[in-house]
Amino acid sequence: MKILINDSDKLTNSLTIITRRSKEPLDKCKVCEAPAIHSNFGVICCSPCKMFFKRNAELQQVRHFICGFGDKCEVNMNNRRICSSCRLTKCFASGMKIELIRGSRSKKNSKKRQKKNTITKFNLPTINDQSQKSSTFNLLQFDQSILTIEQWNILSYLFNCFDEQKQFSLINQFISEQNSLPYKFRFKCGSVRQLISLLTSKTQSLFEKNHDFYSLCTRDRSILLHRIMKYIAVINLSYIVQQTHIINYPSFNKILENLFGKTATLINKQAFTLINGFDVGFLKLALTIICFSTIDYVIYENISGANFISVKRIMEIQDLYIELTWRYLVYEYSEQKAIVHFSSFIRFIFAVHNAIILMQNEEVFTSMIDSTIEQIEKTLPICI
Amino acid sequence: MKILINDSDKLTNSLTIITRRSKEPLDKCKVCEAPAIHSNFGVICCSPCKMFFKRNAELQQVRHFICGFGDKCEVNMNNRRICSSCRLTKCFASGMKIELIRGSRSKKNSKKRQKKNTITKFNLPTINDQSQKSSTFNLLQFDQSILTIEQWNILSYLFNCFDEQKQFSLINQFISEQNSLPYKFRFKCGSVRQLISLLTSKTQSLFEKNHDFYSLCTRDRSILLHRIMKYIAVINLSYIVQQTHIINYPSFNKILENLFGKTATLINKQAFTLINGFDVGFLKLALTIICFSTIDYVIYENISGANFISVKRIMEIQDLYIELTWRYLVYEYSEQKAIVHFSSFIRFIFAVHNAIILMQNEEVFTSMIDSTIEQIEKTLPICI
DNA sequence: TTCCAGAACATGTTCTGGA
DNA sequence: TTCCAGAACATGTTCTGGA
Repeated sequence: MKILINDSDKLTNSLTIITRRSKEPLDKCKVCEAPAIHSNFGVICCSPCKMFFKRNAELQQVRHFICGFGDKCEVNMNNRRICSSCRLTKCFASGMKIELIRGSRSKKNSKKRQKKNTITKFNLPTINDQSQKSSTFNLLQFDQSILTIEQWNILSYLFNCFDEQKQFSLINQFISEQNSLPYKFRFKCGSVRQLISLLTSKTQSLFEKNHDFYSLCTRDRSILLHRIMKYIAVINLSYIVQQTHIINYPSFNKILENLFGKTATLINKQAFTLINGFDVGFLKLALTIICFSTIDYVIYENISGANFISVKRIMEIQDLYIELTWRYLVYEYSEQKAIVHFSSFIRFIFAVHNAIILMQNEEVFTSMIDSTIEQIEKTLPICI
Repeated sequence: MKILINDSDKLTNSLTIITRRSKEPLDKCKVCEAPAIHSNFGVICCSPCKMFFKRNAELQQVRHFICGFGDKCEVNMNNRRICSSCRLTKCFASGMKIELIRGSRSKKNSKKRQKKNTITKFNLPTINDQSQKSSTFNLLQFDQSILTIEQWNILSYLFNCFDEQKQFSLINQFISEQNSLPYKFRFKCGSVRQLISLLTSKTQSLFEKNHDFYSLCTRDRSILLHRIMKYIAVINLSYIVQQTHIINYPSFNKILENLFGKTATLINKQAFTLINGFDVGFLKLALTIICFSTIDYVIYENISGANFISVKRIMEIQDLYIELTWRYLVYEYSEQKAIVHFSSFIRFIFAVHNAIILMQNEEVFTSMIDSTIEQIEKTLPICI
């Protein structure tokens, strides 16, 4: 009887035996990279992903998963359950076929559906345009040491405070409505103005869902709102109209220029080139940082000169968010690139700042800001 | 606006904020050490363990989980779902209370149950006697690099080829039957012999469930069986009678001596002191290695001198198992102790070998071995 | 308001059976 | 015999509501 083995070909032996015995390693799941043996629904994948696809692929139209991280989640064995939206997308992308689900309605209806798709063609270049995407968004890789799990949790929670998807669909809806109108009735000033107000009101969730904002006293919240709402509104609007490409409609762009001033609109456009390559996660963090920013240079100001009751608390929160953002950037882009990006972010804020100075006399702008602030203050519970 | 922070009190800030926000780290689950917030069923534990306990605690009597690894599994966040038996045991051990499950029948029946327990007292010292246990059995810690996950899988699969629990309960059943008889009818030679045959036949699963044994050609399987069955039978029997303490019944011990010879029985007892501190996992591996052992010294042999068709294949399997066992020992006992244990194992085999030489003329022994071999050969499918 | 048992939902694993 | 869709079962997560 042999006692001990150390040479490497013994390992080969054991490996072949393993393979034979339990159909073990063979292949990787095309969705999450877990070990996989079989092909399921047309693609080699693990059985969790198989069942996930089976359970969700057909419901896609009905429950429509939404990604909270900009549709760029990496999907692997450890994080696959965190973002169902990206997981399902990857299932389809890897070639899994809904038709192979037994009793699949898609089998029968696939022809009907094709017809329906050919009708829906009034959309602009979509917001999922691949060329717009930044480098892979690795938010869900918990195994990186730059951020603790708790920090990832906060990040994820902050990302959920801002729902760009909702605004994207508002824009799409607006465009399809406009396209259904006779040509000369499209993109009228009033409807565009209404749309912009609606989009701006959607930034409310940045405050409403943010526990830290919530935790401030009423007075401090009010001062903050009055100082920063214009930044938030401008950045939000610029981001949404550029991501959805609605800005490329000449008539739409012209109305914007009329409403807010030609130069301001241009400056804003240029400002956005500074953070063009950034992902939506970074944008959300930038917005959140600005929510707790105490900048106060602009002349237009309802309660200018008012002092915060607890500026220390605001600074603490701001510090926390800046640290998170910084770590996030380092994590995502390597240290050097992170520095470049962060400084671009600072320059971006100054550029927006300049645009706001130009816009502060436009009634359309100020009244929109004021009404949004009023709305938010009404909604937030009073803090004693 | 501050840009970057590096000093450590900022981290403290963020930590307090985290705590406030999401009730995060606070405590550890007393069962699996995952982060935990609340107390559930009387013990601070995570919600998976809470639900696990809720779902299984009351069913304990009905479905009775069985541990395949000797009831010594460590339970942690990563392995908790592998062994339900040890997980549930740990739930109870950590203090989780079945009475706190709403609508728990145990609440109502707890008095009745206590009564029932006082009646069931005819058993011997139990097989779960703590003093018999070896050091903690860490089989389920996948994070150790000594064994790959594939190797752990094989280990676990090999462990399942031998069911000592079944034999333990056969012994317990036997003892309670004997205890219910009038004193002078207890532990008669015939019934003990029957029991021993039954126990020996239970070793069949070592071959029947082992794919590698299965994979050999019929002739090689037959030669192996004839050579090793006596070793397997003796080791199995010695292990079972000592673990269950039935060997401490003077009348039982005396019958054994009568059946197999006084010296052989004594040698066997002594042999077992060599591997006394070993866990059941090691014993299972030892048995498995012996199944593929080509030792052929004993005179009593039906087909002595026969040659294997593929001795190379047998050696390969043996190598694999020895490597596994070796790694397992290193993993469990540190390298130095592993060496001591492995050499004890070799000495143990030689001691058993000596006992077998003494027993080869005992008709009871040889006929039991022969009939077991015959039984196994009948059951195994023929290989071409 | 906080605690925590449980419901409802989501995900993962193992086994079966038809092609 | 092998492949693989699905059933049945097991486990994990999130939210609700009563004390």
